[in-house]
Amino acid sequence: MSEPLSPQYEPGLIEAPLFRDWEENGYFRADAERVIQDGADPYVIVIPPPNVTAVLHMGHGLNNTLQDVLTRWQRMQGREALYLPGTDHAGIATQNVVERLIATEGKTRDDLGRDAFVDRVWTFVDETGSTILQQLRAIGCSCDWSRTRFTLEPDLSTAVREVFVRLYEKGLIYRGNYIINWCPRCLTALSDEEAEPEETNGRLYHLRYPIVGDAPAGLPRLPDGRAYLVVATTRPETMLGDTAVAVHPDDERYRAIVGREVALPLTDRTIPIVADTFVDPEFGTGAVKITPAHDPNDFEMARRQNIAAIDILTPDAHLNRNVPAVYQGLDRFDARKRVVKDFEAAGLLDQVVDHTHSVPHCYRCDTIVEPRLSEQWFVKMKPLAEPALAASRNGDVRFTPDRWTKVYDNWLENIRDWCISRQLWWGHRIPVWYCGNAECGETIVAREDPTSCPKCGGASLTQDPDVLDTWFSSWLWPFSTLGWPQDTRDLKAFYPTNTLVTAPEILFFWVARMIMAGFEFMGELPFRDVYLTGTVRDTQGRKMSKSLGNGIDPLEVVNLYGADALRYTVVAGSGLGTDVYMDPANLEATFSVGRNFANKVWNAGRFALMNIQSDEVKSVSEVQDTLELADRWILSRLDAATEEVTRHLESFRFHEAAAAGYHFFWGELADWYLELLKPRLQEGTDVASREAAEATLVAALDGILRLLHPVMPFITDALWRRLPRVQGVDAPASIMIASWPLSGIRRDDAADAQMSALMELIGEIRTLRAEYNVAPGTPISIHLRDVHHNLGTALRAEERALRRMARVGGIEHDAPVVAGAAGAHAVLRGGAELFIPLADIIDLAQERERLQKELERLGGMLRGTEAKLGNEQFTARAPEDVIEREREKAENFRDQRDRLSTKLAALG
RNA sequence: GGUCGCAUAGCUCAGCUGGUUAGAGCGCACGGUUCACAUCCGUGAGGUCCCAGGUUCAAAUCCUGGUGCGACCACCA
Repeated sequence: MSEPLSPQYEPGLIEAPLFRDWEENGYFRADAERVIQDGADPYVIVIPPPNVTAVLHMGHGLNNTLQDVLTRWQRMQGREALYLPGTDHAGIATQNVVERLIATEGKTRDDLGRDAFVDRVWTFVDETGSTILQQLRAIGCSCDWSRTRFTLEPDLSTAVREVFVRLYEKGLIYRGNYIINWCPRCLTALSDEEAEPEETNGRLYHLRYPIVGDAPAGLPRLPDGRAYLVVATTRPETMLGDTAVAVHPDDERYRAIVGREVALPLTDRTIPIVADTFVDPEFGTGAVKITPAHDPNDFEMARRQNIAAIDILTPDAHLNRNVPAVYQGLDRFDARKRVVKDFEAAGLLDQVVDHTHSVPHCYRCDTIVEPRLSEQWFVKMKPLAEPALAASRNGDVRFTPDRWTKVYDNWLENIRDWCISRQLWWGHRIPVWYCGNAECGETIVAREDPTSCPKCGGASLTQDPDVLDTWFSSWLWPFSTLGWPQDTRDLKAFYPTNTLVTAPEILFFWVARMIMAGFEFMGELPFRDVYLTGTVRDTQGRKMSKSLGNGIDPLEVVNLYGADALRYTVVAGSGLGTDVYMDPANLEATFSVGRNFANKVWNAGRFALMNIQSDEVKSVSEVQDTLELADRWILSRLDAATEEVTRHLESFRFHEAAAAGYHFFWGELADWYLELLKPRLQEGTDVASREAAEATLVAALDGILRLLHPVMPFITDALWRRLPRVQGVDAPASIMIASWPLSGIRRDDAADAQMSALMELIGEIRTLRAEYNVAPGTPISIHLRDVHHNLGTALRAEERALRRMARVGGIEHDAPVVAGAAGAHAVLRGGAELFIPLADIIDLAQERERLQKELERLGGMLRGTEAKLGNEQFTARAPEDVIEREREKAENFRDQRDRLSTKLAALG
């Protein structure tokens, strides 16, 4: 026997050694050759790579627990399971972190220069980059750590470069001047997805633009007699870049002045008044200032109308001749104040009203993003989107929950080109060079760094200074991590992967783009199933975040209650894609579900180990003939639990799978079977009964520990390893590599029915005792009448247990119940009556009424079913199994009716 | 404006194919500690399954409409 187990579960003592053992024995490693040569069935999950600088938060905790549950389950199903870990270099995020770091030394990135800065980031990443992966180990993730990847490592950079060149050669990457989202703090372009709209309270400034020359009557006039138009803007400073004013072509108010010009205040420019259907005559004054360089709609309109664009927001603004000297070099918000002040001074400020609107913010630093015209690199997305869209439409890729399918489709249907250049230093440098020879001006896009211009032979080449969007490496993750573009064994064995588990926030950023990349570069979907988790929120429903300070540190939870408690709690708390609520202020209450369950598992296991004397038990099949009712029942329930857990895992109903295991373990195994067993485990018990009990107990524990292992890997293995050996069975060293149980083998409906009857009897006795305030220790006697077969069998089989569990002294069968006798009385489900001679409170009439109602309802159901079966059309058309089910229903209803009638009759 | 989702116990949620008495955890009330576990055991209270119609022998479940809440996308001069 093993050393004594502590009465309270202490996860800290078992987790680290177990994890080390798993790792040292290579259980995490996946073998490509087993797939390729031996035909093993692969199961692959690639981790959504966390930012390399990240520390674990509950979102990761949820996400990676679910991935590990799937991986462990599939591994036990005998598949060659690969859970591939890694991190993302996270361009903006990481660069920001390091910039803040050097700021504490009073330096900027420009002080260091590009190379030194990038070196500095590498140092930082090397020092801290594996933190999050270490933390994933602490929550038990069974990743193949030997395959850990990083998006900026050489192999993955090769993949990125290959992809860039291929897309460029195919004409899907282009460089162009478009309005992009510019973060003035990060000083870089952002993709549309990286600019997050937020409701913001702002102001709408109404500005007067004087019309040049004579104006028709009816327009308002300035004191000097000039007519003017009023335009509204939330960003008055952009008026310096106005190149037109637009009105709706059908707007009567302005029809006469279309084609005329206005004098742009504060400048010496005049700009035309144009007509465009984009303008909403209902909004504001119906006249819109057009600033093509700083507004996407204006940009589009300017292209239609052939209007010039003036960029007033370049870092070189002070050189911009279009901006009057007083406004040059100002911050945009200072410029705004100045412009408004000057309008007011000139009598051109019409009014200012409060205005709530949503304004895009940088997803990394939350600064208000400025739309800005600039030259960037783009990927043409439409051709890439088509196969990705087809895949969801024909069901090749499946989203769970299903509602995300439409969200995904919708985005792909309206896809816009992807701005992939970033004005950062940390990332994959764009593999483009420009020939310095003014005569030549060649653009070179190459897999290998060029040394001279292939066109003119000139050696003066300059590489594009920008780097690529982080997601330009992550969209290749499912195959770049397996060695692409090399033709590797891993790629052959493990692509495509199977399941992707991630947060819905990155459906567009990442999931959709991975699917596109999979088709484009591998000719095949990267995965079939996408499971989108919910969001972890606090009790007020707020998303957990560092800035709100409402996060929960998973490692703290692991230290307090153990990884299994954490895992069980998040799994049980997350319905299909629903948000998970946790209270950061009360970890004890939040994680009590998992902690208490882990403790229960521990103690039930401990009980079993203490009570089984030998270190070897017989197999269940060997004691088949001496199994008692309770044994057959618990094995039947285990079989049912196995079926349930498996079925729920197959449909990503993690919470249901967890609940099924929990219910079996606590509600059936611990609450009933172990209690029923206690008399049989004592000294002096019949040897055959004891052997049957021990065999069954070990089998039941073995089964449920396997079912729980994917969710609670540590405690299940710790106990499983200590279980007595079963004669003639060779068990593997760890439950991790043990097989997943099969169901449909030990279902025993008779045992289920008999045990239910006994459980009901015990429940009724307890209820009556509680109702009549009989102290739990006081033995009682019971009278039973009309004991049906199931209960009779159960009583004969488990009478010792009944006496023990319900503190029953005498049992009188078929004792006459004297009318009006003092006592507690209950009618059991099967029609038997229970009488405890205690008091005289019983309402026969009420009970009769209830049963009568029940009988009527049942009659209705039975008539309906019989009518269906009697309907010729139904029986002619319905499939055989449907008809069979109807027949079973009818049968069942008739049985119930008969039983109810008997009950009613028994009440007199 | 477009698309989608949700509404069940005090709280957070299950409830899959319409069918026994609508469940769980937490919380609450009452009682219980020699003999695995007080991180425990037993019992109980607490539900117009958002509202109104419809289909059906039968609706929390399916359909229509309404109300309330939320998410995403677009727009927001």
